[in-house]
Amino acid sequence: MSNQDPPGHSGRPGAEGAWDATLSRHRSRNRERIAATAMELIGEHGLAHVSMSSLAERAGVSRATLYHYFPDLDHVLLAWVELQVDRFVSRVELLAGAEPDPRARLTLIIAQLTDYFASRDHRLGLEQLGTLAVAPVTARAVAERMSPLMELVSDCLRTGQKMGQFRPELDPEVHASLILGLLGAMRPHLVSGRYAPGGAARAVSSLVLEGVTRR
Amino acid sequence: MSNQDPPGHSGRPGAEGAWDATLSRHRSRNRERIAATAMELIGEHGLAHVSMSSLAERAGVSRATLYHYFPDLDHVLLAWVELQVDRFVSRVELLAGAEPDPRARLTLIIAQLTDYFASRDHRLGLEQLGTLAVAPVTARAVAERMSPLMELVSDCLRTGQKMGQFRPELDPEVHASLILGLLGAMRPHLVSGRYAPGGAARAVSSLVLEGVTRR
DNA sequence: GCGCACTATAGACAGTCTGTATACTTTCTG
DNA sequence: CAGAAAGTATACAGACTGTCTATAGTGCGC
Repeated sequence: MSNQDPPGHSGRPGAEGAWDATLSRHRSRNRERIAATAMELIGEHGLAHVSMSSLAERAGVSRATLYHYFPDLDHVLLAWVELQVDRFVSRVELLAGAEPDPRARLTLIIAQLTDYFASRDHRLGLEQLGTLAVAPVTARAVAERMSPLMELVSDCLRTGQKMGQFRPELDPEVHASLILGLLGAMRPHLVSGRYAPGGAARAVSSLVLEGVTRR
Repeated sequence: MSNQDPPGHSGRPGAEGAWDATLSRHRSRNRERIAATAMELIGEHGLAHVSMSSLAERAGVSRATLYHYFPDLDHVLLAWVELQVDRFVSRVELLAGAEPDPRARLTLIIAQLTDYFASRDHRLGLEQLGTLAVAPVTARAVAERMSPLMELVSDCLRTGQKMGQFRPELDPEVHASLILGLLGAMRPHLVSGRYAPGGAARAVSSLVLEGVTRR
């Protein structure tokens, strides 16, 4: 899937055409920087109060340039989600790729996600974007970009089921989103410092593992 | 706590002064109708694409009148959350008030929340408002309005701990928000029809109860 | 029955934001 | 160096915001 949108702005978030030209390193770095700036702003003022204009100003780029990079604000979010998910998934795959035991794998994924949430205190959690803030088209597109992360978890659950460790009756997809929801709910407590990342990871892991384990 | 804002618009979401005049039945019904309309619109287009103007139009009210009721869109959401939480909490208290057993109480609350989410398919889940969509002040105010719901759950957990049924080491407040987060994550699956409310409630209950029960 | 306070509305205002377009300058690349 | 791509300035119509003033409708006590 294309990581970028053509400057011509192919259209709605869900279905951008592949842009076969290779983007310069500079351009893609700029895209990333702008997206990160957008998330900073959103964290400060809330999505509803962030404009393309203020983003252009904060990112130190002209408004015209901004529209060169993204057709609208929704696409900025989309790019950000895609970036974060890609990065996160490849990191976890690096760490947990060799781990055959589903329980250990799941624990590791949860620990990594907790770390992720805890380290980006003032930034935003991935999970908070698939919501009612943006247009439904965008929400669907966000969900789609999230799917590699979902699959990371649901695959793990499926393997556990096949190996007889996890309950056969649970739906791996549904449970995967429950686990991510759980982590999202934990985020405020991580950010506030009420829970240390380690403690949070343990709490979520134990909740999840006990709910998932075959008795 | 005041359910309304004075027409003079006292200021920021967090701290509106008490407005001691009694509001006419008509006025408070109108407020409610407008808030519900706002949520409809947000569900259709996403918060970022809903304006006071479009809300006025859809609600069949002039823009000036809208500004008479609410100082801005954030306050509309706030009013809606307060209404829903009040309604939900009093309903659960009616149903579960007499139930002394924490496990049964928790199960009932979860079932009620699942029903709530399932019945309002195209509307919005309560949980999706405490996010990055609105200004941080508003987000805090929303969290505050959510607290009766939170307390419903955390009280239940505390009682269970005192009675020795639930693990003493878990933090009731944190766990309460985890449970609500879990329910929020279940909502899309309820809406999509993938899970029947009963099944969802059972899935969440079992996940929660097993994670919570003292071994 | 009358006036008064409250409520609703209309219309206007300056200011901001959007998305688009055109045309100019800078920077990269072959 | 020439041509392409990226970035910029500027302008535009249309929409939205929040505020204001003035006007019309409503319910209530006296």
